[in-house]
Amino acid sequence: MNSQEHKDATLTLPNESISHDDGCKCGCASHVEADGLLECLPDEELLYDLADLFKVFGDTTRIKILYALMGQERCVADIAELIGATQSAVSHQLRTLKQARLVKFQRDGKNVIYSLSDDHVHTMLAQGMSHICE
Amino acid sequence: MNSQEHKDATLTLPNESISHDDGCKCGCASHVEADGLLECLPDEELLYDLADLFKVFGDTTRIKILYALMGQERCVADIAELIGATQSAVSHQLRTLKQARLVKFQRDGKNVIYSLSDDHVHTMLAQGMSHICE
DNA sequence: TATACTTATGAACAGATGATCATATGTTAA
DNA sequence: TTAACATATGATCATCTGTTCATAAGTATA
Repeated sequence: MNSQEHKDATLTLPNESISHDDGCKCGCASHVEADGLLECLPDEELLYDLADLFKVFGDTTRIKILYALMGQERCVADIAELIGATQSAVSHQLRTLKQARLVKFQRDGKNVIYSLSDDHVHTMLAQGMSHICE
Repeated sequence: MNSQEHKDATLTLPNESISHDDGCKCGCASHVEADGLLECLPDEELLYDLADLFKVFGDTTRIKILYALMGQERCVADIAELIGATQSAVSHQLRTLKQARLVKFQRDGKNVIYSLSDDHVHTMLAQGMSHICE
């Protein structure tokens, strides 16, 4: 999930790697418009951030936590019991979810109460579900 | 991404692991409604499928491929050149995208032309972007 | 058929990931 | 302050993932 390393990525930017003015190796018809769309590709860093966001959703434990928090804020121990995971595992994953700004939290005495940070979570999960179930 | 192993997962179902009729260890107020929401949690296998779908979006190479195919079908070589990846890497990732039913393809002579399979891709990526950019 | 070209695939390897265990940090009450 | 409880975190480890390299498979043309 190393979002921090984005700037260190050595991946070549599409913009820099393309130079087929002298004719593309590929004979397919779509080639001609390549340069046109090229302008529309989001830049490298944004794509990394996007991938990182999806990575966060790409784990069952985290998905379960998000579902557990739908319409209901909960403390760590409750989440753990509800989804059948250890307190440690849940805490580790909550950290990831926090960093992705998908959950927020507030202290309540000894407990820390987590909740979904906004409606994006609902929408994202729903969109994913609809793809699976179609 | 081993979608195939879903059935082998040894994770306990939430339904089986919860049994706090005798009082929850946690003192937080949210606990009381736990059993209520429990009924609403999608079942284990569906959650695995959902996580797997998001995993597919959780890689920069695959995201780039999807963007490259937006509004424009392309052959493998073109995609590779456009996003600055090797033919092999692209082909491997296209396989993953195919399995997730995010892209479709058709042969055109020596070439294989790939395109997005439906509008879910647009919507998912847009939703992700909007979370990042908010 | 032989050759060139495009794509797909298997093996191997390095790096990333998630769970666990032990323990630290933070909070409340005695 | 001490004890008990709730959560966070660091280290370790097994597993998963994505790329690369070599090469197979499929297609068109000479």
